[in-house]
Amino acid sequence: MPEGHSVRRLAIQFHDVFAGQRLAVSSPQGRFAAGAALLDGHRLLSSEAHGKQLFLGFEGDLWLHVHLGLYGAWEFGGDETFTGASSIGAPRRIGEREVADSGEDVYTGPPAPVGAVRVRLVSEHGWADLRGASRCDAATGPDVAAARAKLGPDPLHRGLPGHERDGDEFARRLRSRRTSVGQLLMDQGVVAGIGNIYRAELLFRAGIDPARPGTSLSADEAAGLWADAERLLADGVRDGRIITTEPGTWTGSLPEEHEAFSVYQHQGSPCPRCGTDIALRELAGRKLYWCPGCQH
DNA sequence: TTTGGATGTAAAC
DNA sequence: TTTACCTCCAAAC
Repeated sequence: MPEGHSVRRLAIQFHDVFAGQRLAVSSPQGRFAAGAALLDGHRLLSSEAHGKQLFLGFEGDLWLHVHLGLYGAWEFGGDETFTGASSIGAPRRIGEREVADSGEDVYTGPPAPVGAVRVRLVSEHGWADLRGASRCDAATGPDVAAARAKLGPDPLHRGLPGHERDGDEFARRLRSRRTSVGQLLMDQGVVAGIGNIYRAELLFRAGIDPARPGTSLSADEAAGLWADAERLLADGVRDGRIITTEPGTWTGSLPEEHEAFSVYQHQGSPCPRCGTDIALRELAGRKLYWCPGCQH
């Protein structure tokens, strides 16, 4: 379930709590035993997110490549040094739904593994457990480069050196295909990091019908989608959740689940812009939400 | 207590 | 286009 914003938060978290440290790497569940043995005892040097893929770089050009899939999640714990190092609020779990760290216990080392822990990373001050990932591989530098070459530009790379033309590249990939724009926004080779929620909300905000072929989009429409994706995903990194509605439309200081979106899971409710009932249909095996009244 | 669906993707038909 | 992956949780029995 995590879209690009969650994976970016994970990359930040790994950098904050583990960068530069030697890690014990194990696979309590056993399914990653061989890969864990390759990485065990190496120092973590880098932590990168590209779309929904997480790449943890260890000494010796060794990498841990993780994709959370639908329900994967990382859980973290440690002493005050560890939780205090986190710049994103010391979350206990980052994945399908974030859980805050209660932080009430005195740290006495990593707990006995509970459930199917695919990977456990342990430093002097804390630990991280991975469960339910759809991908978890030990990789070399060339493996990582090959995986990243399959991905389109990531709206969260805004402002990084070498990414000045990412918006143009997105527009080129989007506008060159006759596939529907609803499908293209979910294609990680067109744009990396967008999932079902951002897809629905971006097209609604742009007033674009998801059924339109990519080739029918104007340069301005493509540029607008890219700029809005940059903004919405950056907001998601900051907030730790996807929110695409405005503060004035919420009942409280933070939106309830249903208040955070305009169309996602709003089927049958009136469109906030034109009053037409929000529609729902399946597209390529995923649920597509849109307003037939004002998305053209 | 069981079922089904989920912010995802690849492989099999 | 459908199935499998393999986890959590809410809704239905």
